Amino acid sequence: MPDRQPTLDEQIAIYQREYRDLDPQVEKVVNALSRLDRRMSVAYGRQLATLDLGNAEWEVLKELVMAGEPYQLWPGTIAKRLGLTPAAMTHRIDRMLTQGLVTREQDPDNRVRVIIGLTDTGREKWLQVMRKASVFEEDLLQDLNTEERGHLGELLTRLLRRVEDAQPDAGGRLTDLE
Amino acid sequence: MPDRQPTLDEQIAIYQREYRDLDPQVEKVVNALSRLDRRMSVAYGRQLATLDLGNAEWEVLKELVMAGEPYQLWPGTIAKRLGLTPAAMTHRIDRMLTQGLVTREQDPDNRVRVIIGLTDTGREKWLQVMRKASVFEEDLLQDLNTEERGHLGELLTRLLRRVEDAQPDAGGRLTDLE
DNA sequence: AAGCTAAAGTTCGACACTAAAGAGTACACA
DNA sequence: TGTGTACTCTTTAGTGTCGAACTTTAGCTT
Repeated sequence: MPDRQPTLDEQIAIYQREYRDLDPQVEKVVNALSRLDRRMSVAYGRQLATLDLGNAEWEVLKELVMAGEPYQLWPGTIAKRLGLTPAAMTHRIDRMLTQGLVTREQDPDNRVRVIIGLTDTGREKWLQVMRKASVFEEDLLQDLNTEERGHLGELLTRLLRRVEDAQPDAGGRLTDLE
Repeated sequence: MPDRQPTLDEQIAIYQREYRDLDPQVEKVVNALSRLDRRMSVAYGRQLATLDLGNAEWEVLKELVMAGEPYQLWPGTIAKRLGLTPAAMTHRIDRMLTQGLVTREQDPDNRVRVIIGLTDTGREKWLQVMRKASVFEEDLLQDLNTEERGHLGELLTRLLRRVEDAQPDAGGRLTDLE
């Protein structure tokens, strides 16, 4: 009973033995994607820990920066994009408020709405993480030359378009985030 | 305050405005990866829900099948591969036992060790999920021809090698799962 | 206008995970 | 042979998230 994790190819070979109709080429791409994301998450997690930031807070920070000036979003919007319930969002914001990363104010146009804003501290924190992360990211892509990086980015973008632009009426197999 | 999620390119453009030294090519790849994984997770989650299976249970099932005959692993091994604490593993196994997906027995060679085994029910469940998932996966890659799929798989594998084979002494930037 | 319906966010109870402490076992070394 | 040390899994207390009920508001309908 070996303790070593099977390589991607070993994994797929066994899967195929269990389920003969499986397409190895598809399986390779899909499983490589999920393995990569897991490793990246761990790596990010370590960087974040050194900056006293949790992954939950980091996700919210990213969304607010991504929104651009004036760095404001509704809680419900952030929740949807992150795949969280509104309840979880409420608590995350609570925590981030005490850390001075965000502000919470009432929407003047709709009194039941709330506006989450990024503080300067929050923006600075985002920058600190990105500076550290970019080192890791560059390291991850080290073995690919510029052309390969571009090609990879292009292929991934096409996959992404397929899921992010998915229309519910187009067969319903690919469903969007809500 | 638009509710629409920024596209990948919009996201990177804004990031670059915030942090000028950022490499857009690298950022595109990394963010596409994480976006894709999120979408895939949602898609898998829906398939699993229709089969009365949680993502936690699914992860364990995958590891046991991946181990191959005789479908046995130590709890600690599974925990490490999934990035969980041993405590979480104990509880997951408890739940899966009541669902008849796995067995838990004492290791004859070491009485403090435990062996988790896959039941026929568990293997059947894995197969059911894979059958449903393969439809989604094929759909995801629909816009790529065979050559492109192969190329994508190869590029991703090279990235994966970089993180999974990472030696702690090679600079320490890329760290393995433990 | 008045009431109805839909929507946003918060509160509450249940559950899964983490960190840390604990119990039991194997192995190394004197 | 006895002791120390490392290792494996479980137990316990605290934290985060989910599902669901609830409050408040906006906008539609008649």
